[in-house]
Amino acid sequence: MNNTTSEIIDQRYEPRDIEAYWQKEWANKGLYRTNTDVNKDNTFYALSMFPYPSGSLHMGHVRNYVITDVLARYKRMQGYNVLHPMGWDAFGLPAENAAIERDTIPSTWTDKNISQMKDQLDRLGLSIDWAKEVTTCKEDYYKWTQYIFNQLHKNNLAYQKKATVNWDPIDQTVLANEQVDAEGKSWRSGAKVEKKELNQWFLRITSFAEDLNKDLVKLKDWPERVRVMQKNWIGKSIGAEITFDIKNHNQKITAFTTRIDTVYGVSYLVLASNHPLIDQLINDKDIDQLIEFRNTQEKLSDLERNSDSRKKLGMYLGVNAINPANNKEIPIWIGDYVIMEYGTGAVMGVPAHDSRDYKFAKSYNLPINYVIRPNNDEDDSYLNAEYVDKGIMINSDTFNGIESDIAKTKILELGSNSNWAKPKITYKLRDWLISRQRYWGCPIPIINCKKCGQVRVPDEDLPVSLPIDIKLTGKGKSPLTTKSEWINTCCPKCGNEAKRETDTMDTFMCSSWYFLRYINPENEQNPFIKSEIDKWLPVKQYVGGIEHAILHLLYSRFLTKALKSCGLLNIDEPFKKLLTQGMVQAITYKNSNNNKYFSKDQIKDINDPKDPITGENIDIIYEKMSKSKYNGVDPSLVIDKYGADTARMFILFKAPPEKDLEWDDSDVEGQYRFIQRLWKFVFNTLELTKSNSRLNIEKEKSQDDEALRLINIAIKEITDDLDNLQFNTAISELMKAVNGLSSIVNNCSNETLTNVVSILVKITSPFSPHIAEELWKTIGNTQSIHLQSWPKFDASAIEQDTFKLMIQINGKVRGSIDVSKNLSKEQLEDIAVRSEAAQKWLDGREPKRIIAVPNKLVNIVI
RNA sequence: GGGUCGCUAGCUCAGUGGUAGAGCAUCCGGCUUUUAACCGGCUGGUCCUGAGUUCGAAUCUCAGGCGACCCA
Repeated sequence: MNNTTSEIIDQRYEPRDIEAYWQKEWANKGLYRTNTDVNKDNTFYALSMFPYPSGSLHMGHVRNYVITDVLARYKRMQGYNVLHPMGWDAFGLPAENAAIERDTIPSTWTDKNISQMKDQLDRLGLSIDWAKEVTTCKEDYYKWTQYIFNQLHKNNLAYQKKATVNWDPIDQTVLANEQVDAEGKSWRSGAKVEKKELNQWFLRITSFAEDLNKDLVKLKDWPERVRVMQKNWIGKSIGAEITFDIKNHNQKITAFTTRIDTVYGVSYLVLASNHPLIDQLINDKDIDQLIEFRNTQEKLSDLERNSDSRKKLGMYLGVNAINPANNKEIPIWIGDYVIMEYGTGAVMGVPAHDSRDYKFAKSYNLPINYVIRPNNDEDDSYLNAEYVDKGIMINSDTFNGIESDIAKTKILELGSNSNWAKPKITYKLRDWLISRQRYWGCPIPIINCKKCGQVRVPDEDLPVSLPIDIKLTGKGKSPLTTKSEWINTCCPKCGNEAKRETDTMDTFMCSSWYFLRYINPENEQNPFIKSEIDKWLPVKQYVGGIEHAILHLLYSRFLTKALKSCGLLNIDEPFKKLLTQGMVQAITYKNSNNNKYFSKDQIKDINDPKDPITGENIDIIYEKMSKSKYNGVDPSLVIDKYGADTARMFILFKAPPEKDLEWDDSDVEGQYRFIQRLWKFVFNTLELTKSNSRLNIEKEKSQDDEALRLINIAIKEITDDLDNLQFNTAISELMKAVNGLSSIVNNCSNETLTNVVSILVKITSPFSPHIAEELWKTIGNTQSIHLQSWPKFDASAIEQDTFKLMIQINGKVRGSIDVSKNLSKEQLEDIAVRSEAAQKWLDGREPKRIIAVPNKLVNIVI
């Protein structure tokens, strides 16, 4: 190959120079400014979940933003008006904690972090329109968060109530249910959550439980598992409420059940320990026992109480109820597996057909009455355990013998007519607790007046600003409660002395609407304009981590629906298409005996890793990057070493976007080599087109066809891959194209070379925008490559005149022949049978059957 | 216990009825102005297992195994 001329060697690939140069050029020219003159049909909103400004970008961010950037660039080239914004989820505890540590104020720390991270983002070559930037902790943003709160409050969707709430003892604040994990720990601090009875602000997400559940089916372009998780969280159950009379009392107890078909099998009732009726029903002599029972309850999380592994605890209340279905007397118990917040706080105990009831009944020797048996009546083994499936009714009066599914409807009918049952739907979803007892959040715009009660701060008086000069200690009460000159104010209604609400909002409230603000962040009159929202939303592609499957994504869906019901929006759902990208992992060295992690430097022999202290064997595993595991890879260092284009391509290539990605330095180097190959390939072909001593025309013709075929395959495959978010295979196709073209360029015509290289650079540009821009200029263009059109593929170029006809004997490949295309089945069969391979296997026999697939193969059955 | 996803070369992944592929790694050779070299070539497969459908199965069906996540 003619690659040793000094001219080419001088053209070294220097990513640092190229990338810095073009980033500046793009910014100066405003290349990625959003077009505002748009209509609904030609917009593409490419959105990444905005980051918390922690101060440094990590690989997870890089992966997230590069994915949306590739899409944004691709869609721009396809002629869409693209909105690709970025902003900052800037309220939250880390800033408050950092301020305490460094004796500064949260806003200073936050601003510094934002500018650092912005620099890091720019070094990735992202096509972000910074004119759209939003920052949730700035007054021009949180003013509108408060405005939205007011709108919700006006429409009875925000309210205060006393409730038992999750208290995080480390962060010193309450948490929403969604923010407590399956082990009863805080999503943020990891602390074991405690129970507290507090007066708190809630948003009425439960009013939208049905819509949130129903509309999940509209989200066809969301990952199924996210939809399943939301469905489970909403937890719709269709059942009935049954009313039980209490013997010797006037009160009644209502219990919710999804299994009214088992009502003849009720052997007791269980109430939640804080059920309001208990105090009226309890005998004086049992009060001490009740108090003790309640005390132990308060220490447990809901999940612990519900856990299957724990022994269920309860106490008999000394009072009995009447089963309205069969008038039998049944005892009333208090049980730790029933919670007041779900259903009615009362459960009808049917141990024969419910596993938790079964355990409870076994613990306290309560009767177990079977009222359903399996369809195959020969086997009595179901009597040894709870039988939770459907079956045939028994011991159920007039319903005996019919199927339990049918009995459900009939018993509900009977109960409804006799006034002891009515149809009822419940949801596991509870209202969203948004109060936080911390400083660095959006103040709740409410003023408490002795005379007028809770009064909204009028919209025109917003924002209620956070006081700047506040002493943060991290101890004791919420910081705002210590600021009396801020708290004391006048009632907007009556003008008398009144006090401000000192709770701030959950930061998830700020992040539940930021994607609406991006459309017109400069708007001083409104949070957003309905008609403008309609042009851009729902978001065409949203990309973020799976950890928000419930939290952020559910809150955003709720707020969208709530704002629609307040008349502020027309859309039902905020995000049309969702991609949950996988984690970025890296190798860790872990001693499984003591769970200690080691850095690579601490390991003497990587091939036989030992604990440097104890000498024990060490496991080598891939885990999510984190400081504590000594396996973090700093994006800035990777960019310094290889350039952003290599980092981008590697992270896209290494795994499909939704799967976890294992970082591997040697693979990054492989990616860097590919980029260099691309670089050299373009310079090499440029050199070829300049030299006039080319080969004969005939050879050029066939090689030209092949070059066009290769580049058109690449267009087709990469276009399909981008449409399906398969970035890894798209890059694989690029590699194939470069490899394939490299071996034939010497014999192609100048015209074809110029054409093919131009296309190749274009289809590379979304992935590695800097090198593409530089090469684009090198081959003689003046306008940016990022303003060019995405190439269309030419189907006729892909077709070949001949193909390799596969010869199969009994379905196994035994040979192949090059033949011309579009031969008839008969012709193919004839060629195949006469082929050397077939003759050898036939060995004189007649084929039993021949299957010919045009343009593919012939299978001869012997 | 239920649900979702996955299992293909040493590694990470394509391929979803018709020739088992890519990149990286390994190995061999060349070259050299060794930033982090570079160039060429070779090797490498029980497509998790079993059964079924089919002329033909990595691909479709059924059963099972292993793993990840979610729910109970």
